[in-house]
Amino acid sequence: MARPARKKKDIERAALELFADHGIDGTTIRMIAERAGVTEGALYRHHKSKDDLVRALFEEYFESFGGMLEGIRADAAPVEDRIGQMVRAFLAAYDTDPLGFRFVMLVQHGLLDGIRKDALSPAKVLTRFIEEAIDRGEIPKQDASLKAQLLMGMVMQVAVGERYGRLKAPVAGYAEQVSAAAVAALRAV
Amino acid sequence: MARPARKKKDIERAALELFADHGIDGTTIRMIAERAGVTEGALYRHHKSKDDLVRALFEEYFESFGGMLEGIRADAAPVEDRIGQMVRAFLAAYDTDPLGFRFVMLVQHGLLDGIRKDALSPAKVLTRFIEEAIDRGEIPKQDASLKAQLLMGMVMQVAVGERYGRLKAPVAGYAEQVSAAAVAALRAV
Amino acid sequence: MARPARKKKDIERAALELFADHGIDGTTIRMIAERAGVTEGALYRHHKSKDDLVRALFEEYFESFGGMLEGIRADAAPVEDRIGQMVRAFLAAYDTDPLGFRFVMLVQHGLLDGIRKDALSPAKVLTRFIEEAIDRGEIPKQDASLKAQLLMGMVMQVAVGERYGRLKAPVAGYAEQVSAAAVAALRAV
Amino acid sequence: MARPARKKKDIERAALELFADHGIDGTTIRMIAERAGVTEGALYRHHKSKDDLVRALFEEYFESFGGMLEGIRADAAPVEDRIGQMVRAFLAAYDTDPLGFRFVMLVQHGLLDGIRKDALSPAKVLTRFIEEAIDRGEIPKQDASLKAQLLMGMVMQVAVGERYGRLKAPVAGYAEQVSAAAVAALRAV
DNA sequence: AATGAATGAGATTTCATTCAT
DNA sequence: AATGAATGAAATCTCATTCAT
Repeated sequence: MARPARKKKDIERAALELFADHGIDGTTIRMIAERAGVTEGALYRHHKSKDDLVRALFEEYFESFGGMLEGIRADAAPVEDRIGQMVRAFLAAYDTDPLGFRFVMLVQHGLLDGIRKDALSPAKVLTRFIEEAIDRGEIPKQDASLKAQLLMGMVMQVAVGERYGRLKAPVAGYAEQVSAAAVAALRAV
Repeated sequence: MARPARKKKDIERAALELFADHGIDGTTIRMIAERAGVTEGALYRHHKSKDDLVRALFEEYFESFGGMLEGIRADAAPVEDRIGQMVRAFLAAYDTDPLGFRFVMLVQHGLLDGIRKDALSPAKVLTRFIEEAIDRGEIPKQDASLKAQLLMGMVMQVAVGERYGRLKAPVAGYAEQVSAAAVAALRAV
Repeated sequence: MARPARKKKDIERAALELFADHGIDGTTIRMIAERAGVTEGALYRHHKSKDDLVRALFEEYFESFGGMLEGIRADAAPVEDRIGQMVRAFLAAYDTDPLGFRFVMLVQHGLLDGIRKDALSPAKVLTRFIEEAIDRGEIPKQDASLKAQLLMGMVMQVAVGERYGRLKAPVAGYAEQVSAAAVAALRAV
Repeated sequence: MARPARKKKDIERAALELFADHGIDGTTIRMIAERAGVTEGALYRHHKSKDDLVRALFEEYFESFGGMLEGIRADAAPVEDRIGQMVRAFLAAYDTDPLGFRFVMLVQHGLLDGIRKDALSPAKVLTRFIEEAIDRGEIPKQDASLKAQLLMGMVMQVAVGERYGRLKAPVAGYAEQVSAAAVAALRAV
């Protein structure tokens, strides 16, 4: 092996942070390179283009969120518990890596087109989770898609609220209240 | 003064649609001019710069949403009713002008800096609304900010769900269910 | 109309000259802009890309050569005369605009792929011309394609010879000798 | 010294092919390395720079063509025979290694600057050959340079014609006709 | 008011070459 | 000898803005 690719991770991390903060179009290759401590050309050894870099990052994080939820969905515990688990997992993910989280969440608006159809998307996992709970009679038999969106919306907005200074980090502190609200909301529909 | 700047509206409408679809950085002056049926130079007759155009649009739409909510907040009806009104108003606004709605909602991530501090933001109105309901003992005395975010999150995500084909327009059709879920959620926390 | 596109011709002329001298890959946008007395961006108002500029120039010149030959081919004069006319026309074209001529001739190696199938190529016109002369019994009935190539080769190489200092401009001075050689060659095959 | 730089040949062959197809500026080090099955760095073990590689290839092929012709020129046979020999030699060379042939022929446009002045160039050999034939009274006493160019042009264009699908390989099949045409042409001037 | 050519600054990308491994 | 990551310079292209018409 030649010089090991020590900077690849640095580049991707720098890109992630900048994308989360300034958006994709608002982030230049130069900004990424500077923050990663490399020259602009270095980026192109690892990714064919800026677009390619974005896609790679997105898929990596997107699927990791989906996978996290899928693990909980497949569990045997009662719905209430699993809703609580999901909420906690989401919020903990945000506390651990707010930039990664925000990158995926903010950036998805306008990127889902290029994503593989079979990707394990959070929305897909959540919808399936709700459907199964309905089948088992654990929550009222009503529009599963809507419920999935409501659940998603509540958790996501906590992250957004933190970002704009309306809620306080660590957001894991809101987990119990959000879980309770979510369970109540899903039962009420 | 026979032709009272009809082009100005065309330009702003074109800009709004493109911003909602491609983001601000992803929209070029040329794109706007093309869609509006004018040339690039014409745009500068009506707005000093691209930034200026963005700000104008944002304030107009942002305040109009805030104002709408404020009207409902100031009303005398019981909370449940007013929550229902707000939900209906939000969803109807989305059905009426999805692009305008999305422009404000999506674009706010990263634009609030330039906005006047006293702007009537939806989040601010919602928080005040919740605080008052708590004061009157209509909902449990608990973190008003969190509740405002939860309410916001539920409604917003319905719009996002429609946009990505997971829910069906017109979203006003979901108003009753969302209202019920919201009331339950706010009571549960 | 706004500012008239005074520089378009300058840009194309500059490009043509530079391409002929340095090849396409050897010519940069900056070189073209500099010689044309504009900034680099100006080029992109008139042509979508460097490739596009090349193609436009090529088609324009390529077809004009083809058209010139076609006019002679369609004439009623005896072959010898028309061969002479073609040779003179070719060589005069070189003397008039050596760069345009060389651009087409040198550059065609590797560009014909992108050219419209119905383009009036010199080779096509020449082949048809030879075929008709064979049909009329003016030259021996033998491979018309080969003859077209031989004719082409003799004339072209005169231009190449001038370019590398082995023949003297104006090359029109060689017209009679080349014509005589060409007639003899075509009769001999 | 078991492995005597087999890679060097691979690299040069790959370079030759790519240069012939895409031109020198159109060929990147990476392309060469890839086709040769080595990495970019390896190339610099064998050649100091891209320019160096080009020069090496060009001189090797250029001189070998020149040498081939020189052998025929120095022969004692009558002109007609030797013209026939040259034509056959040229065409056979093309059939044997079209890429090498094209590399030299196409690439020479714009590369002759760096070539040693005493190089045995095909054009030089041909001109001397014609001059001697004139001296001996074998062909009319007229511009030897022009005749050399005409001869060259006829043969070269056969190669070009094959390359663009207007003539059929192996081009050696055209040798007799081309020779006859060449002799006739040279006598006619 | 409007046009759209042209500018100028900066963005993305390419690529010959170097160098740590 | 060989690798391929990284550099640095330069190439292509983009785009908000200005300005002659």
